[in-house]
Amino acid sequence: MLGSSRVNYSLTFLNETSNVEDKIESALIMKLKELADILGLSQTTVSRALNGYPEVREATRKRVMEVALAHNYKADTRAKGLATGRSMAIGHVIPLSTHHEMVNPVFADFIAGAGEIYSRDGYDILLSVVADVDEENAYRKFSSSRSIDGVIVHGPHADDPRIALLKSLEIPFVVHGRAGDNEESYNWVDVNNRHSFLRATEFLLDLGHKRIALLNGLESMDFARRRREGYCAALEARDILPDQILMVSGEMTEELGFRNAKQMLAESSPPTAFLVSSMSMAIGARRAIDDAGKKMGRDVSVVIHDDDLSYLKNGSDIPIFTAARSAVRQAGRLCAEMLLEIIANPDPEYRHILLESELMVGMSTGPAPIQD
Amino acid sequence: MLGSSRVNYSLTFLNETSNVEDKIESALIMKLKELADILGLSQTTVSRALNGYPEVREATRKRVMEVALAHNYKADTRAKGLATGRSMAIGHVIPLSTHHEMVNPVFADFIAGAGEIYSRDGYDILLSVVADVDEENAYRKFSSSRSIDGVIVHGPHADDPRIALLKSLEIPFVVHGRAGDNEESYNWVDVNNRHSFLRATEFLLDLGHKRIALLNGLESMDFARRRREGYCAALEARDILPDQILMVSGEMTEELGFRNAKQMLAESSPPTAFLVSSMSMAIGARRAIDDAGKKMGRDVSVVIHDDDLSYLKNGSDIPIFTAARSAVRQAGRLCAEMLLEIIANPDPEYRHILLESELMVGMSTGPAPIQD
DNA sequence: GGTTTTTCTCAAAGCGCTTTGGATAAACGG
DNA sequence: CCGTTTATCCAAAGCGCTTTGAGAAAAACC
Repeated sequence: MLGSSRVNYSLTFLNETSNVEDKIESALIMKLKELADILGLSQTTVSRALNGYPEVREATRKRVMEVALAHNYKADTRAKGLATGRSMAIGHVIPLSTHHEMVNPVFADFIAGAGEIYSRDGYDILLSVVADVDEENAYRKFSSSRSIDGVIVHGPHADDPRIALLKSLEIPFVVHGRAGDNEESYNWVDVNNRHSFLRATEFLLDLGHKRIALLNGLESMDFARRRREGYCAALEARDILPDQILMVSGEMTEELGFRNAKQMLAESSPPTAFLVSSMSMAIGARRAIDDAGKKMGRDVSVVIHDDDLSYLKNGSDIPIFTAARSAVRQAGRLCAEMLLEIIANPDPEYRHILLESELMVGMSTGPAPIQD
Repeated sequence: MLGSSRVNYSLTFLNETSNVEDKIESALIMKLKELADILGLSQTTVSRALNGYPEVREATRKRVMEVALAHNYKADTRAKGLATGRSMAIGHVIPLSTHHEMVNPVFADFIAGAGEIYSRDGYDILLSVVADVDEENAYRKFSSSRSIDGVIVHGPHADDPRIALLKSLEIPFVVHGRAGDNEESYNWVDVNNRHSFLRATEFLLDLGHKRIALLNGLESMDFARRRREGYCAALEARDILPDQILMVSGEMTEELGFRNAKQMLAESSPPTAFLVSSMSMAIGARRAIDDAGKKMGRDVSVVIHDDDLSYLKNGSDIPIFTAARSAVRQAGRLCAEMLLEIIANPDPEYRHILLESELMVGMSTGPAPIQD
């Protein structure tokens, strides 16, 4: 049957009353009224049956459910949202930088984790891709167009203005990460980046390394700042003065990992170990180590932060890189759970989850080579 | 001012009529009626002014626009969607495999590209993350709940049932890739994978390589099947019989790239070149080559398909890997453009875009080593 | 049997927008 | 100066759903 004739068919039905079931069968999308007509019930009853209200007999509800399923009925989200005030969607904004071409690789896994939870509760994700300069506008639009029930804030930096904005807009939100110091006044899920890097640095120090380089993410990002703090704190605790030459921050790409590592290895007193903020950056660093004719794990040690991305797994058995691991997918799940919980049950208390990373010793680390 | 007092303020306004402007100022979300009241116009006129209808004087329109902006007015998407029948959102479904943990890494870049186009036209992305087994249901739900105006189909495999389904649901859709043979009967944007891999294989053959291995994606995927076809065709054109031992297909992870390359290199007659379907897989292959004590570009050549992912760039100047490049982000843009075009201007003709990859010679290829 | 409860069902009023069909005021022509 | 057009603006209906306030039917009570 052709699409167009099918549509006509459904229109025909609306003007007639006989032979209802047969005609309905072929309608492309069914409305509540049509379903009610088929069932010989009122719209109210059908709606109540479907939404689990107690005022309807179990037998009736069962029948309604079955017929609805058979006809593939589903309420129009817009109408439902309009009537209930909920839109059953969570907003995520991905800013596209105007300066560089980077798309956050962590995003896919995070969304996968969050999505698991959302779909369990019938929520969808409303994704808005905007130039970073008008990211705030995206939230304003979410708010004033009432298209979402809550949002997740990605990649916060120090004193991120989005937080104040979302508060003023009174949108439920959870931050993936933290934004500077005022961390009591909003909901967040974060990795203990400071502690994670402190411990990783100590691990390298314990292996005898003295010249430890830090290949970090952009320090405008809160997580990167915290990682550096942990790194510096560990060094200072052993009376080692952090060396600016061994600290670099930037986009966490393979390319930059390569370039920066290469440059450092060419110094007169090169590092014997690298602490690297991401897997892709570490792959670049490894390439630089190879290029310098050195062997990772023997001449140069590498410890990374591993987000446990599904397509860049850090080995299956023994980790390729010694790593502080914290699965971003799990963070996605936790953020989603927290947000849905807040939406379902708003109360004045702020929720926080601080995740500890897991140190996994792999093949990329070894004792510091003997100095000559 | 506290949030709660602000809400009260806005409620107060609704019951009074005096001093309208002052009070409106503090309402959290403004409705059309309120905006009309402020302006001293009817809702109709305001709506027309905002939506660019000609029946309103330019001066009036300008005034309406300004006041709307000042008060950050935006139409409720749900109400607007209900009234217009459009929902200004495009559906994307990401299936989460129940068998393995893989999240498609290409997805982030694709979305970024598509998002650029969407946001230009005021569209959002409605993302549904579902277990792959009920992916079809997700489309059904999109359709019957009328929450999207069109969808993009990701990662098609041979005779993908989603295509027939979407046709029957009469949802405008564009496929990123193709699904088997019936390619005239739907809209798609695809890379010429067959030709791309044929050419890449020829390139290696021209360098004197005879034992060329193929590390491919899952052959249930259409793109992987086409790549193998191109590879085999090139070999057969030079009277080389494709060797099953040198062909492997699977998830395109670093880990599998490593494992499969390692195994092949341990064969009695190992390959002198690899053709690899993705960057992450190639990174694994490279690791295997290093582990085998060989040098990429000298002992073993590698050619990859490069999606030009923003966080795994294939070098900036000279490519790390010799590659057939086709930016997935650009594919995202093209898919989005095509889809919006179809939605805006539905006609019976199907649209197709076949992209040719660009062969970029990098440092990973060289003449075949002399046999002994 | 009549009255009260309990159970089930319904009609109608919104939710916030667009859009149709008219009304009003301004401009025009004779 | 009056009828006619044209430029503006408006009231009200409708989009498909939820939900309130009530009514009918069935069951329970005295």
